[in-house]
This record gives sequence, structure tokens and C-alpha cells, in this order.
Amino acid sequence: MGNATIGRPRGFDADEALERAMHVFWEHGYEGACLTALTDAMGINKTSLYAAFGNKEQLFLKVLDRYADGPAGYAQRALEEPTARAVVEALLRGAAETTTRPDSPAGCLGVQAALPASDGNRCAHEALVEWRNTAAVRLEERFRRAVDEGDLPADADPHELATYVSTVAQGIAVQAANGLDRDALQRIVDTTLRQWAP
Amino acid sequence: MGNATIGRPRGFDADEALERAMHVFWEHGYEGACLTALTDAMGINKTSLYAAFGNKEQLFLKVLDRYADGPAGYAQRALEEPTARAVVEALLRGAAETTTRPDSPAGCLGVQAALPASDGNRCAHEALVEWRNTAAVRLEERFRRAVDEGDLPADADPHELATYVSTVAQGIAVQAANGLDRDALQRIVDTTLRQWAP
DNA sequence: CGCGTTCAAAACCGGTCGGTACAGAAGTGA
DNA sequence: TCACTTCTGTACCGACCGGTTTTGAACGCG
Repeated sequence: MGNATIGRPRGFDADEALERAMHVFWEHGYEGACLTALTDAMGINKTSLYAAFGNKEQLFLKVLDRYADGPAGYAQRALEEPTARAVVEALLRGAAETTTRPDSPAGCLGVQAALPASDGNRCAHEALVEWRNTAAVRLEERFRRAVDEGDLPADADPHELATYVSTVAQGIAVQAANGLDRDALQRIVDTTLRQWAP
Repeated sequence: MGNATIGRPRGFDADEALERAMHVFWEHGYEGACLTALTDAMGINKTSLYAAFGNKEQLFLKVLDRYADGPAGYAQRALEEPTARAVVEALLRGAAETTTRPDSPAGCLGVQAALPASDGNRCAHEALVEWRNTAAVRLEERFRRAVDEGDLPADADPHELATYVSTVAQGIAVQAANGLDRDALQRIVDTTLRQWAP
């Protein structure tokens, strides 16, 4: 914050610190990630954390942005596939891959970081609900385009299809948290695609 | 605990206290449910809670049993349907209904109470993972029977189908936590069933 | 150089966490 | 009535929570 050229330069890489914080929230959830766990992983102390990121809530929101652009970037890229079917496949395979990376926690940060709402995590919970619902809306818009293009049948319902596919994607995230490995999740995608007949 | 006829009788209904505790865990999750919130809802104080239920972990495990037999009882009953398709429909409609009851928290206790694992909730987390995975195994066994009976085609894969259906059910639980209403979830079930062609 | 700014480490804050110890009240059976 | 058991309420425990303040050193710039 403030002018970057004045004063003592920051002794840590804020970007890498954010990356490490992301992994802590990813693994333990918002409430389960205590400040000491965060600062230990980030390699900084609490004062530096507050100076650089505000507080726990704001840190989490920054982490969520980073997650959306990084590990969850597959969701955006999937929308660029040429056909609705290819969009679905890219989205679900991306979910299966991202939730089972060997050097990242199992599951999806966007799903498991704050699924129930309690007093302490309301801000994170609401941000995540909005994040997930927004992803569904983007998918719906993409399906609507597919209908316009004749890629999907005229009587297909973009909203219903998008909600369904989002549900499978979020279910995959839960299955990853259940310990299913990547192959098992990819077979879920296979099964979903085998039935895909909008 | 101990002889029920000797000593001062318990001043509260343990069964109803358990029911209220279930709602607290359901809404706030395991970590988000602090002892004061639990005792307030249960109408007892901490000493009584510990005497009657052990500790927070054990209370949660008792709550989970109650949840499995109560609100989540639809999962057991669904297995008794005569056809695989009817099983799937009963399971998913039960999930849609149970996660959107007007006088219960949104979502599924079994999914959202402890999805990520942290230091404080490891016991609950593991119990829930096992609970969800066991449900999938039961479903797989049911599908295997359906193959034997000729209800499902001989080349159907009971394991893959059960994993897929479990994934949709768990996805529905997440969508309920996202705030989708009962009708929206039932339309997800409609979409799933429309595509059901094992 | 010295000034201003930002760093980092630690002590510290009130509050709350899950869990207990204790004492008294309330019921039982004899 | 009595001893006995088990209840309840309160006060309390150490540990840790998220967050702040203090302190002093490190640094860029004029």
C-alpha cells in the first residue's frame, strides 16, 4: 500500500505469500485456517500480514481472486470451447484435475472453504456463494449462445442445463474431498458425458 | 448413563436436545457450532451436555446417527424401490426435499458440516467422509442387484453409476447451500433423470 | 547525513474456545 | 427421616482466537 519506492522495501514476495495462504484456506477452510497457520505457511508474521493484506477476511477475498484466476481458471477457459459438449467436458475434466492435484489439497477451495454459514465466516461464505452462482450464470449464457448457434437444440433449456452441469461439477468437488482419486473423478465425467443428450 | 431410576432424574429431554443440536451443526457446521450456541439451543448448560453426551465430538457423532436415521432416512428407503431408475429418482428427490426444508437449515449436514479437514474437526470430517462413501457403496450394491435382476443392462457398471449418482446428490446439497430453492433442485433431478440411460 | 517510511519481531489485548471442579438442589429407595 | 445418587448452575481453567500496539532496525531519498 502507498508509494512503493518510499521506505523500506517489503522483505517477502506478496504474490508467493498469497499463494501459500491459498493452500492453507484450501486445505483447512476459512474457519479452520487460523492466523498462526497462515503466517507460518506464508513465512511472515502477523503484523506483516495485516499491513500487506488487511485482515483475515480481506486476505481470503484476495486468495479467492487468485484461485479463480489460477487453479480455477479452467472454468473460464472451458467457456471458449467451440461446442456445448466440449464446454461441459472441459469444465468437468478441469474440475476433476484441479481437485486432485498431488501438490494441492484435495477438493475445491471454492466449495469447501466455507460451505455452511456461521458467525465467523459469513463474509467468506457469501463471497463463495456468489462465486459459484456466477459461474453457473456464465455457463447458462454460454449455453444460450449454443442454442442461438444451433449447437444445442432449440428446445434445450440453457438455465436447466447449466444448473445441472454446475451441480455435477460441485459434486465432483465433494467427491474429491471424499478421497476419490483423479481417475475415479474422470470416470464420473465419462459417465456424465455418456449420458449428455440435451 | 448409569441406572436411570436412581438419583435425580434428568431435567431435559435428551432426544429433543439432540434434535436441536443437530440443527445447530446443520446450519453452522462442526467448527462453526460453538458450545454456547449448542447449549443455548439445547436449553441446557455445558455440564449437562458433557454428562449426557460426552464431549463435542461424541455429541456430533450422535447427531450424525440421528441425522442418518431421520432427515437422511430417504437414502435408505430409496434403495427399496423396485427399479434402479426409481431408486435414483427417490434418492435425488429426497436430497432435494431434505436440503430445502423450510424449518431446517439449507443444505445437507452430511456434506457441509465438515467438508475440509482441519485440526479441530478431523474426527467429524472423517466420520462424514466414511458416511458419504458408505452411502455410495450401498447404492452400488443396489445397482449390482439391478444388473443381476436384468433391471439394468448386463454391461452397466454398478460402481460407475453409483459414483455418478452420488456425485449428483452431493452436488444438489451444495446447490442447496447456494440458496437454490426446492423447485430449482427438483428441476435438476428432472434433468438428471431425463438423461438417465445406463 | 538525517528524515520519513516501512519493515519485522514480540508483547499484548479482550474475547472465546472446549472442557472441569465444585457445591448445592432434587430426586430415589430404605 | 435418612443416606445416596445424579442432576443443575456457576465459577473457573489454560489455550488459543483474530487483531492491535509497541519497539527498533532497515531502507530509499533528498
